[in-house]
Amino acid sequence: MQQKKDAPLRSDAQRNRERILEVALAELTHSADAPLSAIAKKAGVGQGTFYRHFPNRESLVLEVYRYEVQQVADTAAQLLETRAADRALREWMDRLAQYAMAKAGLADAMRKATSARGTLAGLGHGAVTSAVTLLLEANEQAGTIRPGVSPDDFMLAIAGLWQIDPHGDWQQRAGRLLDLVMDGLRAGAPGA
Amino acid sequence: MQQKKDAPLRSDAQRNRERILEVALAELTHSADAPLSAIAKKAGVGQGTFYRHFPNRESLVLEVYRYEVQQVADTAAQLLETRAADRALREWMDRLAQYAMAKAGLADAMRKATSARGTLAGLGHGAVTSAVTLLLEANEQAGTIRPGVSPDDFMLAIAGLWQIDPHGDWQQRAGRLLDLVMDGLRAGAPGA
DNA sequence: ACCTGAACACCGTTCAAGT
DNA sequence: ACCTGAACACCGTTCAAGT
Repeated sequence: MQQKKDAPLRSDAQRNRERILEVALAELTHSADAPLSAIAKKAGVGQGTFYRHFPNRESLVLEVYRYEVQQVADTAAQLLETRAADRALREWMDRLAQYAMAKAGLADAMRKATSARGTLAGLGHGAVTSAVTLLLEANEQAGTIRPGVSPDDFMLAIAGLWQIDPHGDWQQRAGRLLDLVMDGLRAGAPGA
Repeated sequence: MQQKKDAPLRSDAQRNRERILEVALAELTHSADAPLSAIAKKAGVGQGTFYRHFPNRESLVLEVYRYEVQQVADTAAQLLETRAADRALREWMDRLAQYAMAKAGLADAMRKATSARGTLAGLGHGAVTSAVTLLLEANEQAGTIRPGVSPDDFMLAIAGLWQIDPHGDWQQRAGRLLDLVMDGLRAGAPGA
C-alpha cells in the first residue's frame, strides 16, 4: 500500500526517517559505498523499515545530498546584497568549491548511486538552479558577463570542481578553473 | 604467484584476454553495471580465468576505456598539421565531445567502478594528456591562447562534457560549453 | 602456466508475522 | 500504519582440482 499523498508521517516513522538521514550523512561522507544494512543498523531500524522510507540507494543519497547543497545555494541572495554582482558570483563559486571539497565523499556516493550524469544535475531544478539564475541575472544586468548564459551553461562550465581531489592543493586547482570560467563569462560583456 | 614481469602471455591466455576485452566493451557500453560473471560467460571463460586477467572491476573498465580514448587522442597531431592552432584545438574538442557521447555508457561504468574523480583523470598521464599538451603548446606559441594553461586546467574546464546527456540536443549544450571554454582560454592571449 | 566451476561471503530486497 | 528480522537472490571473489 502506498503512503497517502501528503499525509503526515506517524511520529515514530518521522523519527526513524530523520535518524536514517542523520546516520546516512555521516556514513556516506566517510565511505561512498557504505552498506545500506550498516546504515539501517546504526540508525536502529530494521531492514524493512529502511526500505519503506528509501526504496533504493539512489533515493537515500539524493535526499541527503539535496539537503546539504541547499545550504550553499541559500547564501547567494545574501552575497548579492552586500557585494557587486561579479564579486558576488565569484565568491559564491568559491564557497561552492569549498563545499564540494568538504562533501567529496558524499558526491562520490551520488555519482555511484545515481544514474544521473553529474552531481548537481541529479538534483534537477531546485535550490541550486534558483541561486545560479539569481546570480547570472544580476551580472547580466550589471553588464559584467555576456548576455544569454543559462544556468545550465554555468553548471556545465564548473563541472570540473567535482573532479578535483579534496586532498593536496585543491585551492590552486579550483582557483585556476574558476578564473578561467570567469574569463569565459566576461568575454563579450557589454561593460568591457 | 605473480606473472613474471613482461613475460609474454601464453597464446591461449592472450586470446582469452582479448575476448574478455571485446565482450566487455560491448556489454559495458550497453549497460554500465553489467555483471562481470555475464561478461566472463559471454567471453567463454571461467570465473577464475576472468579474475586472473582482471582482479577487479576497476582494472577491466580502465583498460577498455583507455583503449577507446586513445583513438581520439591520436588525432590531435594530425589536426595540428592541417589547420591553424586554434582551429585544431577547437575541432579536437568537438571530436572529444562526439566521442564522449558515443561512449557515454562506458564513461558511466568508469565513474561507478573507479574511485577516480572524473573519467579522464582516471586514465592518469597517458595519451590524452600528451595530446592536450601538444595542442596547448601550439596555441601558446601561436599566441592564440593565454600562456600558462596546463593540461590539467584544460581537462577540468571541459569536464562538463561528460555530464551531458547523449540523447536530446547534446550538440547545442556541448557547443555552448566549448565556446565558453575557448573564450576563457583566449582571454589574455598576446595576439588579441 | 593457465583453466574450470563449485563454494563462499556480502549486500540489497522481500515478506510473513508482529505491535 | 508502521515495524522487525529471517529468508532469498544476486554478484564478486576464492580455491581445490584439472590440463
